Amino acid sequence: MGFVPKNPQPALAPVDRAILRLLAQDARMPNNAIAEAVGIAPSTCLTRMRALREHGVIRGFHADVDPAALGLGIQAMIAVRLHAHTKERISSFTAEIPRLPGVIAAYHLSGADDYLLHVAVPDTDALRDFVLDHLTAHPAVAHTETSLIFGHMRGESVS
Amino acid sequence: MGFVPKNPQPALAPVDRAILRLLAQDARMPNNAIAEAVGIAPSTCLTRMRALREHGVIRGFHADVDPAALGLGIQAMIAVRLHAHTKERISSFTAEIPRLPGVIAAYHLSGADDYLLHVAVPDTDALRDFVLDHLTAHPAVAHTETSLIFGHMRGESVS
DNA sequence: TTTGAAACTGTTTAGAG
DNA sequence: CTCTAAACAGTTTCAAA
Repeated sequence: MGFVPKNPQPALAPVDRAILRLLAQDARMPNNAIAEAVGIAPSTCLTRMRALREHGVIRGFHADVDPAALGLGIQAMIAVRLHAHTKERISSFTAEIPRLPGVIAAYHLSGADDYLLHVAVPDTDALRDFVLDHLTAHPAVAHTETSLIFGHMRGESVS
Repeated sequence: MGFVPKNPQPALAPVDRAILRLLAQDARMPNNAIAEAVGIAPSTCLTRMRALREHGVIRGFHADVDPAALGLGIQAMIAVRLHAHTKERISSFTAEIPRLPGVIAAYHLSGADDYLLHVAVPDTDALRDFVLDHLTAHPAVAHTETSLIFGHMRGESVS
């Protein structure tokens, strides 16, 4: 086994990994607190954090807002299958996805389904309207399958 | 239509929605900058932010770290089907999920598949090992189906 | 609930090793 | 690449409205 080569990374210093772990846990942790926790000076910590941002290791800092508090009490995963792939149609579809109202994330997948859409909507009526108006009606879409999300949990490792 | 009632929320002030929108975009935005942007005093902004946290509207602040930079170059969605539901077995499975190495998120779904696991691993060998060691080997698991993630995009609306 | 003002804490730059 | 130290900026408390 092992047909695909390993993926060695340009090497990330242990200090940087520690900084990332802390920021992934609490993105509003003050720079000097991070510095103290990882054992470097605040100015050094700032330099490293900036480098991590500039090199794309840190993509951004986001508040995790409960969709239900915004009136979006229903979440769903929608598997989307596209018609035999015309690149233009597909790219028009993919370009529209992140702008659709209620889309939390979209995943481009291998396998039978082409896309997986994570959406949050106010109620089941809105879910039906979302699928009918934005997916079924789209010329690139061949088939969709919607599953309600009963609950979800963040992993303790990455992201 | 409309068999399921709408989901009216306890009402969230427009100021709070504005604060949430800014923090979802940039969780490290300074309190006084948020205050100015939404047109309130920094002290008021602080009070409201604290209330949003305490009421669970804001669940946390997280850095979005590129898994590839951590040597996790492969991401996948794994659909998991469990055996006819013994509550104890299921809860033992769900309790273990977030602790599994490489799990970014887990979704409990309606429909044919019970769970959807979003994972990040170093290579395809690690993916195979993850499925074999943690899923196939588990007594509660009846079936799994793995799809590679070619790419993903965050929505512009919530979360 | 809101605020301004003061006290406090954290950030950032500059310069040297 | 790291640090100390100083200047600067942001956070937080508090008393008043």
